[in-house]
Amino acid sequence: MRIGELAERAGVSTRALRHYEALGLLPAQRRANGYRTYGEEDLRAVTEIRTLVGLGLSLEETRPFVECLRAGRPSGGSCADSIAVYRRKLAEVDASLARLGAVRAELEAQLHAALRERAPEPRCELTVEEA
Amino acid sequence: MRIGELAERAGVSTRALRHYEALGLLPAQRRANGYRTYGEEDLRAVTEIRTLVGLGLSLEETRPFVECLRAGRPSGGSCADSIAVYRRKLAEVDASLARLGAVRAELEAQLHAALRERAPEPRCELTVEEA
DNA sequence: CGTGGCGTTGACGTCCGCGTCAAGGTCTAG
DNA sequence: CTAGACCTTGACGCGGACGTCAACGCCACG
Repeated sequence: MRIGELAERAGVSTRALRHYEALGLLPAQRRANGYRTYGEEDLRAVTEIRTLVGLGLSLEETRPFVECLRAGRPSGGSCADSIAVYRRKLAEVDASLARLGAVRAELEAQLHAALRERAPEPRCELTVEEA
Repeated sequence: MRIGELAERAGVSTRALRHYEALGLLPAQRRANGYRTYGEEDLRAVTEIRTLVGLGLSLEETRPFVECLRAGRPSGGSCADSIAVYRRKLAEVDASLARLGAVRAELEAQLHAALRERAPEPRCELTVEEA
């Protein structure tokens, strides 16, 4: 299939596919006229990339997965390098969650402080908004 | 005080201060020789900016806060616009937390699936890593 | 034959918060 | 007088994942 069909079936732009090729993530066969040609395995590679990017991985981080697929493995996550990326990303997500939780608490505290400052002496407790 | 002193006291670069001025966040007085001059209130403004940016606000989003300060309010968060930004940001953070929680679960599920795939028939339960 | 729909490469634009020169002006101490 | 520590504006760079031209080639259909 040509690039337009792959793009449509994968739900990405042709520009994105060329970008992946430029990064070496998605090498393409060429016809005599210079057109790129793709197979079903390329569709699966692109699907894998989009799934992982959706989970917050960078394109570089998806490399072990697509290489794992090209090595003939049924799943892109079943190679050692991929698993290492999973672990690393999980740790990063945990760190982000912790930081974001602290930020949330601080934002809420600041918001409540600001609300108290604007209504120094509430006439009635029921008028104080809780968040 | 001149820009170098403000930068050092606020813990930011002079380049950052000029950037804030270019955005209209930190207008500066000028001496006859063209040098920028700042007062203590500018230090407070920069401190406010850095605090808010540390909570994940963009520079644009800090604008209501610094304007609130310049309006003479003791706290940058005590104006209606600032409070609106607080609320909006809090909602964004909640959304991020929810998304990140789902991503975390998915990452962990994928990791476990990959581990099972690599060790289809564990000889002993103790050899299965839990995370 | 020509038109329209595909494809190609190359290169600049976007967003953000500055970093990092470059090329100069200003002020102070020795 | 001069070194050097400060200041000025202007402009390009970065990272990431492409978007968006521009200018061209290829091919099937009528």
